[in-house]
Amino acid sequence: MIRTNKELFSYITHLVRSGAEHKFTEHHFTPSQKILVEGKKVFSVYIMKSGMVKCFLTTDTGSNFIQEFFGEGELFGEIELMDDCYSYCTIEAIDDVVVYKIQKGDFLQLLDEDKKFNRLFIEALISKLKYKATRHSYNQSHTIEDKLTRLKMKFPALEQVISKQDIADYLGITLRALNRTIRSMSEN
Amino acid sequence: MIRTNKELFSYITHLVRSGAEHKFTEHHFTPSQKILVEGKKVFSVYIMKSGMVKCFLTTDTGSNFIQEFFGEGELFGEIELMDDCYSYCTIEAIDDVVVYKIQKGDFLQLLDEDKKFNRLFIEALISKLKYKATRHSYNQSHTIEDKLTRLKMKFPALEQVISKQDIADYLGITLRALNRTIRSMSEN
DNA sequence: TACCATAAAGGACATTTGTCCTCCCAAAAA
DNA sequence: TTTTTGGGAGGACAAATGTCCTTTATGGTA
Repeated sequence: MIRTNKELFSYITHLVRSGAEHKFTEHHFTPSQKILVEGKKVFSVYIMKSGMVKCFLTTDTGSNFIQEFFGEGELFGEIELMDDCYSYCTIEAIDDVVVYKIQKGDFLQLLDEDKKFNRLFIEALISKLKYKATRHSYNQSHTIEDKLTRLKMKFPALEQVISKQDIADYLGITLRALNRTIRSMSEN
Repeated sequence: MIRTNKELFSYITHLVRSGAEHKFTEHHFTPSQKILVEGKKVFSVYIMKSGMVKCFLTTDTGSNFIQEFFGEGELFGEIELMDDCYSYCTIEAIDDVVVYKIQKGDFLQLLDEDKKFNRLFIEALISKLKYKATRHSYNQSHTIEDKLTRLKMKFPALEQVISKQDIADYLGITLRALNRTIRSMSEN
């Protein structure tokens, strides 16, 4: 559930360290600070250096739906790269977060000039696509109990790190339903 | 709900017609024929020339979940391009279908050598990502009635073209629930 | 013709999930 | 100290959805 991208992370780190690439700037955020806000203009692409953020979007019914949690190496702002430049989601720091930031123009140039970077970017997109596809189908064909069990397997420290409300928002259910399920699971 | 990609379609058509590009071959399929099968090896990328296919995956609970319907210019097989080469979904023709097919190796080469193609491909991926993100969040925060209304707005001929079972599989609900909702909507 | 799939439709009932409201507790603020 | 705030937990009821089963119609086929 916490998405990372080691290969991209190594390559960006390499680019930054080699000094050949001054286009990346580093930025720090503290818990619950917003890095991108739904509906606001986006002019850059971001890559996670450290920490964890949640990527969510507020639906017209007022509830939040968490798309993904991002960790080391994961990138965001890329969807807003091509067409309009309004963010379709909000990115909020969960703990202390450091990100690399690169202007859209520079990003596109890098994409054109650096074949390896281009390939890594495409792989990142494909990885996200695959993840989203399986997640959506799993979510809509399994019970809350199944989803919770799966989540705990993939990420045992779940409840220590992420609030109950966030877990519920990630699973697309209400907090009440989450509590009910946790209780009934512990009774067996 | 029926995904297309005009820009990619024009460009592929252009590549094929110009004769410079012989890597694309054309293939025909009839209704309910399978073009890709979940779990089987995939060695090519496909681009829709005409007709409509459904892209679905069978969950471990036995139900089908329809990811998307593809029309003109949409591509598939790209997720299997990078990592393993086992198809994670099944692609099945709904009506008469014609696709362009290109070997993985040729596709990757084209991606490297043709900047315009590269950019169109990236845009196609981003467009799919955006679509999946909003669809999933919408699906999990709205009633069946809302989802149906939205679907009919986007695609009025819905029920004439796609079977009830497919519509239900697309919405991630049972056929019974779909019928119930249709009836209750027509009563008002 | 008779038979057999398959899609569509819906009744009856069980289960799941959401809504609304209350309570508890601990940490921070007044 | 008292008050406020936010996370956690759960009772009671309503609404949404799934499960199971039956019926009807239709097109293909033995």
